[in-house]
Amino acid sequence: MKLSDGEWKVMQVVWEQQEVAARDVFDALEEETEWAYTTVKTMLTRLAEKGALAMHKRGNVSVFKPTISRAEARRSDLRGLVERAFDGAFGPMLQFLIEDKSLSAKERRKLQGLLEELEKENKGKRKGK
Amino acid sequence: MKLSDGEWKVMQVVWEQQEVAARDVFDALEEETEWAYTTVKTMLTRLAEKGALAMHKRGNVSVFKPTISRAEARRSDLRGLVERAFDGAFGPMLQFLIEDKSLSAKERRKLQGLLEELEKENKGKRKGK
DNA sequence: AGTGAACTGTTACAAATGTAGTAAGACAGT
DNA sequence: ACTGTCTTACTACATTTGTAACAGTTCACT
Repeated sequence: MKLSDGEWKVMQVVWEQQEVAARDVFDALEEETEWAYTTVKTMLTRLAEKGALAMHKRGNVSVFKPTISRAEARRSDLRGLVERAFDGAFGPMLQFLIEDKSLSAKERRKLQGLLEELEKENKGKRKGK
Repeated sequence: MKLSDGEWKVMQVVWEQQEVAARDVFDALEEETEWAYTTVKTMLTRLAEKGALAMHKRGNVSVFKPTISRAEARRSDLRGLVERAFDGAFGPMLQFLIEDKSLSAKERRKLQGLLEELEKENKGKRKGK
């Protein structure tokens, strides 16, 4: 599933609230964007057509729920990036991230911490098995 | 600079060869895509209009050179992803990368190695200073 | 029951993207 | 000089995305 920039904004709201009407999204994005109410409506309809949202009626109001998770969407966006920009492999991307110093020292430390944790977990699992 | 999927393909070739005519790109992408020669031509022209390529004539042949580096393009694509999908911060993205197990064990080890190296480098620098 | 606000479905239109055809000019081999 | 091949500039058309207006319908309140 490929989401455009605008669609991402809408989806972020939907994932927060899990169940939204156009009005909810409009309200949530009022600060961030200048969209007209009908623009939000259009986005929602398109996302439903695309299959990213499920729509049903509550009275005469359309209610939308996500059919894909944020994690899935993130995964596929990430995969897209890796494919178009990094020869399809995560390795080069990670390398780039690090070498390019896109990361602050803090982020690096955090990353390292996470990796270590994961490492431990895995050892645990292997033993238990 | 925002590049579309197709534009990325073209740019990858240009970065490889540093200096290309439409024919070169067409040849290089023949395996990967089904594009007509004129499609390649169009992409190149558009990329030049966009400012991602510089064009000049050698005889009656148009020759193109990159005006942005692959690293720059990667950075901005990465930044785009982080902004739309991860609240604008690298941290959450890294967290996701790891927790979500988008990475294989091998990739994780590699990442860890890279981080350690970087760590060492930095210590060295600090001492030297 | 009447009315204004909110909501819906439909339609619109421009820019970006994917994909390519065509006509005309340049050039290399005969 | 002629002809086939290559290249270019220009044009074309569908789809996706950004952005929204409009007209009809419904609902809540008086």
